[in-house]
Amino acid sequence: MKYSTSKENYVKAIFHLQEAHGLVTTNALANELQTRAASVTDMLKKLKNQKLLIYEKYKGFKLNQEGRKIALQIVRKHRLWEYFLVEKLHFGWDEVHEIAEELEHISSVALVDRLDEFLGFPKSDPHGDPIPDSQGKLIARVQVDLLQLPIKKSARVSSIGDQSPEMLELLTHKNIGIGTKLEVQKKFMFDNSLEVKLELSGKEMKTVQSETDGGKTIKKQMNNRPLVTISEHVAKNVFVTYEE
Amino acid sequence: MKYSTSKENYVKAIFHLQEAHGLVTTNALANELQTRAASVTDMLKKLKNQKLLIYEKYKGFKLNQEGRKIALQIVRKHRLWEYFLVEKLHFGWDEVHEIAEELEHISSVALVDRLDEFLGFPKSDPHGDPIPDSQGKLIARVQVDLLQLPIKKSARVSSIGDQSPEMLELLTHKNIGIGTKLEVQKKFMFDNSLEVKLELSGKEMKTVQSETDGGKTIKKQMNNRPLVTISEHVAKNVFVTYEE
DNA sequence: AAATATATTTAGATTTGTCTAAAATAAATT
DNA sequence: AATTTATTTTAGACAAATCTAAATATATTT
Repeated sequence: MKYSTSKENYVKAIFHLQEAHGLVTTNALANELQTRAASVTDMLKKLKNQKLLIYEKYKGFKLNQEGRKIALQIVRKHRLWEYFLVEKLHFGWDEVHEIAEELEHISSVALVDRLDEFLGFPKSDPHGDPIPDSQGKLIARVQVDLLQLPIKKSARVSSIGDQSPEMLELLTHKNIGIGTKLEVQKKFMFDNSLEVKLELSGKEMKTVQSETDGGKTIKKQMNNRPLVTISEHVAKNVFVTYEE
Repeated sequence: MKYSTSKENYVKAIFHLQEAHGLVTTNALANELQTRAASVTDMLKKLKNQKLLIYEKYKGFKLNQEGRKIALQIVRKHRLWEYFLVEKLHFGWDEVHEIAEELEHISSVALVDRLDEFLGFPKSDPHGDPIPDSQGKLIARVQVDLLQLPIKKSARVSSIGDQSPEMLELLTHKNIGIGTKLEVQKKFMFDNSLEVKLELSGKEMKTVQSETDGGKTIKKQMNNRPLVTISEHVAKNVFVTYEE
């Protein structure tokens, strides 16, 4: 079955909200999709009729098996296209979200599978989020945010919570990306800010950020201090994995 | 300005018809888009209001400068994506049209330009049709169809008129593709059929065709006779270029 | 030139997705 | 428990793109 772009966006948004909070509410979804609660209710009825949703009036809702399957296919497409944009077309990780929001609605299944193969079956997208396989299976990793990482424990950045361009620009400036190895040196109790030591590889030292600004491409040299300060707000949105 | 997918499809279809026949008629466009004449009239009014169209009731219509510019951008995207699908994802030339029909509506200008660069600024798509550059400039080549090609004159296939999967399957089977060198050996006056000698390169001899059939990929070995018979109908749709 | 046939446009309806304003329900507070 | 506040749903409207059926304009024939 084929679904409209709008329906796909609803399904995907419900998926992300239910992964984070279980049952989803009308207002939460309206906020996520930047639309009105009444519009959400309208669409919920359609999704329920199409048997993608478990929904009882006033009681919240979530995707059923079929809805989840569709959501995972959209997520798969979104993340594969992001990977393509960064790895093949050399966009910055803070530039790809909007474009992938369009590309994720291209319907051809053969296209997605060939793209996956062309890219070498990547396991995660440029923000570290796992890419579901062609069966919709998603490998979730154990990860904690920087506030919970024990002091002086070496860890590797695995994904980013808030992926707004502003957040990604900050991280890029401080030379933090997916795969960056780091250690928390000190926690300041006053404001929960952290002092973090980065173990920069040669490649990262040379990295520059590209930005398109009205058609022109601008290259910015990044900061490369090995010791950086991270606010509580940022730390909550940087997830890492570490041994044992 | 941004236009709906539907409007873009109208603009593109008008463009192709006016390139072939000058002024476009309501019925011709309805037929091209597989829709009703009344729907076409409705949309023509909108396109006229948006100043993309020269249109007077009952008198036919065509794109103005602005409309042509938009059409050329869509054509550019369509053909670049087709090139990507064939050259990078290894689809067959008869499998890419429908997918490109979706991809051509992705809006990001930066994406198209980077894709163009990634592909090495190709001049023509897998069917030999020229790809407009980022300014919308289109290089038209002098070409004739096989019926008009003088006998025993060596020529090279440059593009295909009717690009239906059926036509492309026939050509693939007979081992004719873009760039194939050939010579008409004999014309039969009775039915205007042609006997054509192919000069197959090593690469073409080995070529196999891939097809996706319910997810599985099937490889077919092609015919490789150096002498093939071509009907008038096919000959009218195979265009070639030749020296002097 | 009148009659007939074809092409095009208009009028009015339908579907999808959205909205505002009002009503209904649930949750929180006194 | 009653009242207030917040959330959710309904009712009714609107824009975009399409359709059918009827009306109008143009083209073709006799």
